[in-house]
Amino acid sequence: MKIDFLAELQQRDLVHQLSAPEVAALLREQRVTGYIGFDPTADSLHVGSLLPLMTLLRFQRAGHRPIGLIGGGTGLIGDPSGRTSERSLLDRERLAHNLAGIRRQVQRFLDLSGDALIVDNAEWLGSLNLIDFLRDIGKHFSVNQMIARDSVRMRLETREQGLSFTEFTYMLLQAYDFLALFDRYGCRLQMGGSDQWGNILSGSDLIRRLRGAEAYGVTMPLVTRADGRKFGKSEEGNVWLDERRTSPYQFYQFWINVDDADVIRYLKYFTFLPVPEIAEIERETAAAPEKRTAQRVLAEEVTRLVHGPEALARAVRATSVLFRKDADYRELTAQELEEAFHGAPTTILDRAVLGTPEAGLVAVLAQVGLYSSRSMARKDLPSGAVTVNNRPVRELDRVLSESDLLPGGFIILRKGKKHHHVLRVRQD
RNA sequence: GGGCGUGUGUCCGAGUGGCCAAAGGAGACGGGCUGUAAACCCGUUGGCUUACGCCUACGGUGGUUCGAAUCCACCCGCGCCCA
Repeated sequence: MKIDFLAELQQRDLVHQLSAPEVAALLREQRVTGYIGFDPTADSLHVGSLLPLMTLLRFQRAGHRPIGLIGGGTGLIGDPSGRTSERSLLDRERLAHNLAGIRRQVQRFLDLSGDALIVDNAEWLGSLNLIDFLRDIGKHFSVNQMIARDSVRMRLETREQGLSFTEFTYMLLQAYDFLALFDRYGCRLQMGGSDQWGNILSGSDLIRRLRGAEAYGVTMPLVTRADGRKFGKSEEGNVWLDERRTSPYQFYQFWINVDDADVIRYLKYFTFLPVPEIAEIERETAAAPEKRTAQRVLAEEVTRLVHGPEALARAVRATSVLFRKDADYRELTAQELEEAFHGAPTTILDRAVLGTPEAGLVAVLAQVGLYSSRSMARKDLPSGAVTVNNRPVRELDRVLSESDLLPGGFIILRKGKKHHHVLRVRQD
């Protein structure tokens, strides 16, 4: 093997649990087929799924054979793991849409030129016969064990939330997936987040009982934040990999804003930078935290991986303009403005409304969504929270006019430190 | 199917006839300090309004009442127990 996969994971603190110590030797000595499943709960993955995805990439880079499994079958059921309440079922149309989106993304990351695969578990779950399934598979599961599972017990113990039979069954389906992949592709390793531990073990147990063979599991730690908040959320909500949901600029900003206490860990998790290099960055950042070297490297690496070098360049350029305190936007050319604000939320404005009550700043702020209502905007204005073209405006009766236009017909609104909105005046 | 319980603002959660746009907390947003950090401090947090004020809100519908988040009826969701 080119690289010792497991050692690599361990160096990066990416191993949470290991089903059996002999996996280490197996992965060193043989080329192994392994899989990670992705649930189609939305039409895009978000940064939370980035860790499993990266792990699958590392697995491939280490010379092994990866399988990306997308849950077209299990997606119809819903995984209760790590959830405090019953899922609402996805309808089939929604699911098909989500599946296509997830498949497209996983495809982009994996190198499918060799024998790597992306498969949909609807292939085997879709045609399953209930009676056969209960006889062949269900017989090997003890309900006593199933209800002892953390994910199940939690739901049974909390008074308000129950667990439907449908979700209860989920673990059998995932176990069956592992078996199906073992039979079809000789898959002997399943990886996943730590919440998948139980599901993974169920699968390897099933393979042992039915095929008398060993199959293994490795889980990754849950990505946490030092301040206890949930990883992967920004003020706008989830941070997605799809640029239509989260622009490359916002994506870049998400990583730039990572807490000092988390950033080194994330470099290990989310980049391919060698560990010694990360250690070097750690030293630099500790010596001069205000430079935020670690955050910059992290944001660059991840944005390049997910959105490509051009999108990264745009995000970096936009950042350098937007966060330069003294920037006088009037000095920028139309081209520079265009570049800087590509990807920032934009609203088209009619030239005719400039100077009229319709172009009152309070009204515009609410209309473009920077504030949820006029009242909110009005309450914030006196504190100097809003800038027009990077100049603070405190007057409630301020009206946008021709004189606010920058080259190219732009007006740049900002709320607070980091919320920008571009007004583009239609030239006609 | 029967019995009991429960449903409040973004979330958690108090309120059990008027003093309730609804305590408290979390979150979020803004300001200060800073490094587009953390911690901390201050402010805001249903909508419209410069404001007096008006409107919309406590699962849904309908009722009782001068007046209902609060009482009644039915319905819906959820939970527990029984079957």
